[in-house]
Amino acid sequence: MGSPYGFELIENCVICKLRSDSFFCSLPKAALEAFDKIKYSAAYPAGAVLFVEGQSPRGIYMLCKGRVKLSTTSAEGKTLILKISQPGEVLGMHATVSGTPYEITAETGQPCQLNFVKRDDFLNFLQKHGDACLKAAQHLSKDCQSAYQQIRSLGLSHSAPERLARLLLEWTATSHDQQEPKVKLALTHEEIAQIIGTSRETVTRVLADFRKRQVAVLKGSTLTIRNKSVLEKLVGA
Amino acid sequence: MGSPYGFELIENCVICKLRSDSFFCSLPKAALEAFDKIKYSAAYPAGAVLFVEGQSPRGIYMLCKGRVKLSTTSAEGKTLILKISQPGEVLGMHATVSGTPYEITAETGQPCQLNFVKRDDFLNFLQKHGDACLKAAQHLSKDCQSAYQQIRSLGLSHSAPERLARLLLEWTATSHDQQEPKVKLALTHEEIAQIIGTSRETVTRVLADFRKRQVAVLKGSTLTIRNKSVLEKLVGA
DNA sequence: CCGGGGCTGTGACCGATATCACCCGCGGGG
DNA sequence: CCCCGCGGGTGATATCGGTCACAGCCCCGG
Repeated sequence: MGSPYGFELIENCVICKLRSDSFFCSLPKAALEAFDKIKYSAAYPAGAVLFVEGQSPRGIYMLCKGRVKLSTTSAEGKTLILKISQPGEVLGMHATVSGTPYEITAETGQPCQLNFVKRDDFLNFLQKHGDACLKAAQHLSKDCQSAYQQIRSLGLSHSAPERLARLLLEWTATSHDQQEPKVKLALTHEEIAQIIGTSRETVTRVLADFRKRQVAVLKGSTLTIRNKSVLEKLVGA
Repeated sequence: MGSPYGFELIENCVICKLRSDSFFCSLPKAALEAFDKIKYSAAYPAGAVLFVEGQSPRGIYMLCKGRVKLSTTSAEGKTLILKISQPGEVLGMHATVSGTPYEITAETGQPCQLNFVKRDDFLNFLQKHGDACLKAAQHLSKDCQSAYQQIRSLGLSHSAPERLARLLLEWTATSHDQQEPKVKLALTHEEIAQIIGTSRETVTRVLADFRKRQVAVLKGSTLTIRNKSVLEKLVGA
């Protein structure tokens, strides 16, 4: 009943103010109520691990509030970040739907509210509610697309500056039309390196180069694009 | 009515002998008959392009017979192969379901039989048949997984030998328990390079090295694994 | 106020691999 | 029959960026 991580836990999806227009939140009333019945709401602190790659799928997590880092790790301990999930997204759906082990690890990057649904309940829910199933398919399609985009970034670009430029453009893609787009992000150089598949030092060096050339500046957690066209030239557009 | 590409075109899914246990083929009778009504069967020669990245989605292609190469190309003309699709798989579903442009290119690698379904018809079909929709979701999950696997391969391995070893093991994963697993594959060194994101020369060199060390031999289109454990050690397992 | 730990910045080094340049062998078409 | 084009094989070279090593910095807690 209290607020353990600095915010109030919202228990009822139907009257939830966090609802985004994405995915299950935008379901018709009947399906939403059915979803509300089978879900467990919970709040997590930053750094909580929701599931680990290799575990057999317990079910899905619907992200209501906060950011969650999705990653995969090699045998030698090297980590690759696949995505930073935003509110409205569903985590662990691939494994849950196909019944194979989670192939990625999900860790909260900040205090989060999540709805958990057990696998059996979720599958039943999808079977009963065709519109929800279609939404699920759409969500999976989106995931595939973002995966394909990352494959392109990793496989088709030769240089680290190119990949970093692509990432910066991706981050600022939504804040268009501004002269100098700014984005807030709370990622260390290390984490950026893990997204574009390079080393921490290289990220530092490339960012220093971007700063020197007045292309982009990352100060604190604020990223400012000074010269978008240079970045676009780097990605080969 | 004839056999333009060396095989007979099969028009009826319900009595089709090619039916695999995967995806739509294994649907209950009602759904299968509905699918049969909305699909168009057609045969294609080798090298036919089904769709190109960037096109808006016309619909899905269900692969009955043959192999199809899925790839994506950078602005500079460099190509990355995402997958070689096998019979039973559905192509272009992400784009069709989510309504966004095809993000990959599909090209037949040999004479193929395919069933095409228009986007609207397909979406209707999914809405009417919940079990088909669930199958679709499962298929999309599989695609995501294979995409994540490729991301791992591209992002988490340092060396080309490691990636090639991973690929060889993947190819021979199904033919287990044999002392010297053999696989038939019709890929040039160039294409292998495009799968693991390296250059043609590197593939040639690494294969030569594998041959010299009696690890794996690629002769003609037959791949033979001589020493699996060395490959496994290379991928860090 | 001080100390320590995590993040950032930077230099030196060197190894894997992209790239270029060339050769060979083979198979199909003129 | 002879070419020509494609796929495969190989050496030389340049370079990107991974790795190691260390220094400065900022923030937080004691």
